[in-house]
Amino acid sequence: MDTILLDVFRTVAHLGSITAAARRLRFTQSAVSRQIAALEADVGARVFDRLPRGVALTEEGRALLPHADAILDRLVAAHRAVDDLHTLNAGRLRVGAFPTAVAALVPRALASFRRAYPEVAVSLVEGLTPTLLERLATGDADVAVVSESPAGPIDPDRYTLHHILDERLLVAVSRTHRLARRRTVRLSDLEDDSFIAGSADAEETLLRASLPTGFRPRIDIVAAEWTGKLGCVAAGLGVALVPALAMRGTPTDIILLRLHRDDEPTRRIHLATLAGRTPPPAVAGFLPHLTSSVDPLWAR
Amino acid sequence: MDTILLDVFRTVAHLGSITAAARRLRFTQSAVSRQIAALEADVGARVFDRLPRGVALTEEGRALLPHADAILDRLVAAHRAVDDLHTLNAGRLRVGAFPTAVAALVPRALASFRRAYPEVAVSLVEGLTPTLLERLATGDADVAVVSESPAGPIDPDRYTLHHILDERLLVAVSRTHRLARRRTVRLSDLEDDSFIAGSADAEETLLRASLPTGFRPRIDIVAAEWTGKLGCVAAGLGVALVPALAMRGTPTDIILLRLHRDDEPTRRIHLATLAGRTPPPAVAGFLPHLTSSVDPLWAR
DNA sequence: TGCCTGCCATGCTTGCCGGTCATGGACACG
DNA sequence: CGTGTCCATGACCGGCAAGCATGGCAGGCA
Repeated sequence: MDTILLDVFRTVAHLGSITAAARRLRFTQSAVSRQIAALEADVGARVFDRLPRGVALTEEGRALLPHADAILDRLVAAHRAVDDLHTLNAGRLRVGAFPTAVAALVPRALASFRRAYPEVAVSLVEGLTPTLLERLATGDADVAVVSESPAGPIDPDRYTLHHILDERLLVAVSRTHRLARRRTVRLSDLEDDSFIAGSADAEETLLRASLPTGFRPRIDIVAAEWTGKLGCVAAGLGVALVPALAMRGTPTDIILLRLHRDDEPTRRIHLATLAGRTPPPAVAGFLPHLTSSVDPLWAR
Repeated sequence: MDTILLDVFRTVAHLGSITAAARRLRFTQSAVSRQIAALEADVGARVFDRLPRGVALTEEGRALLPHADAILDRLVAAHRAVDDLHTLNAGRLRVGAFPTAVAALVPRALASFRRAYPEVAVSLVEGLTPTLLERLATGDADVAVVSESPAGPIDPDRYTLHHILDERLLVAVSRTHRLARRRTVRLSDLEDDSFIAGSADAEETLLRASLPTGFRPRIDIVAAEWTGKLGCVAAGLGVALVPALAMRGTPTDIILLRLHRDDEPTRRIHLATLAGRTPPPAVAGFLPHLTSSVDPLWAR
């Protein structure tokens, strides 16, 4: 049945007149008369008594009316639910992000997004890129902030990628380091330096992607946490490689050097969604907040 | 919007395939494809992602689905509400009846009706015929059991009447009364008898309708209640006029005499409903119970 | 009482909507 | 690399649902 019938029915019941309802609804009287007849055929009962002046609900009509109201109300609620999703007055945004992106980039973007669309429920899980992509595929996340290096490409047929930035790799040195005045350095300049590593092969991971020349850093100190790592650097115990995204603002007790263009490993940061699926509307709203949260220090 | 669209939407969402839904719904695939397209145009958003194998709900589709379910459920509930009214599995029956009808006729009919249709809520108010007709007109009652005498005709243009019975007027006499063996008497036989009256002019009311010859009973005793009235008769203090409907079964201590045809006032008992209005379905179900509750003693 | 008016139903016509049929394109599968 | 499956779409058509006009009915009023 067409819901227009219910609307006509409701209007006629309210006005007590087919002619008046027709005027109100911009129909001809005959159209409304037939629509009521169609409704009556549908429910199998007369819903109005035809009086010399207008019409009056029968018992069946009285029974039907609240249902008609409920259905029509629910119909506009359905429309509004979809519209709210579009205007970001409702809905949710489940973000996945790799660890260093959670340090500053994504939290800032989420905070900015939430200020703009407070009705959207945001959530965030941290994970490594393959895990995040898996979450996308299973529908457990709406978007993922992922990193892509030549060693770990992302299948573009399965995921659509919005490029956010190309992340720099920075070298942290103490303020008294011999290269502290340089703006950029080459890895070869650091051959003799001692590296503070996050773990045995963490630095290897940071570098392996990009360097054709197998640069192997000399590692004397291993510090798992960033704070410890940078503490060692500040004390002059050595230098450290730092993914740019890990840096929130500019630290005062160390110097961050940019690597020469040719030495920089390329980590491309993307916002990924499932290919072939239209992402939730919140995703489109999130993207600009993510790009505008990018600190120039981080990007190539 | 046509609710068929919602049903198609729900089926496609459930089966995850337009083709499968088309088979299930006995449509062609192209029809369902267009219906989904029409729905999407209506809500202003894609509700399905088209995958290489089948379709999958978008976020908008997920938001829409519970509304579609609710609307369709409510639609069948609406149908059932009307059907229940017709099958007397629901609804109500508000009966009005004049006092003596409430003595036996209407209660029996209501009890019988309620056994047949226990889901219908019955109610009963007692009142005089004009009041009852007024209740009908204001919609405060569905049917009225009314009495009509030549002195108080009922406008057939305003009320439709179903004839139930023509009520007899009985004469109650003591078992030792000189006429106790007669089957029928004439009013003239009672000219010398003392009448036990319900009130000063109550007997007048009982008779005035029918008698061209102004028979005026001799009234010595006034007893307001039936029990007292008949008690007086049983004690041989006089005779009394009794509307037949007031008698439940045959009393043992008095004799009820029928009046001669020509002397009997005509009180026609009808079931009345508002003319021009289709009565609630329960009314039609009530009528046979009313007629079958008529005791042969009551009727001419 | 008879005319007029307001209300609803209905025969007739027409345009459009919503089906089917047939085809095409995309993609997974063997 | 063909083949089958799935969805979209162009062409077509039948029926439905509008509008228009008319008719019947009843109430109000002169």
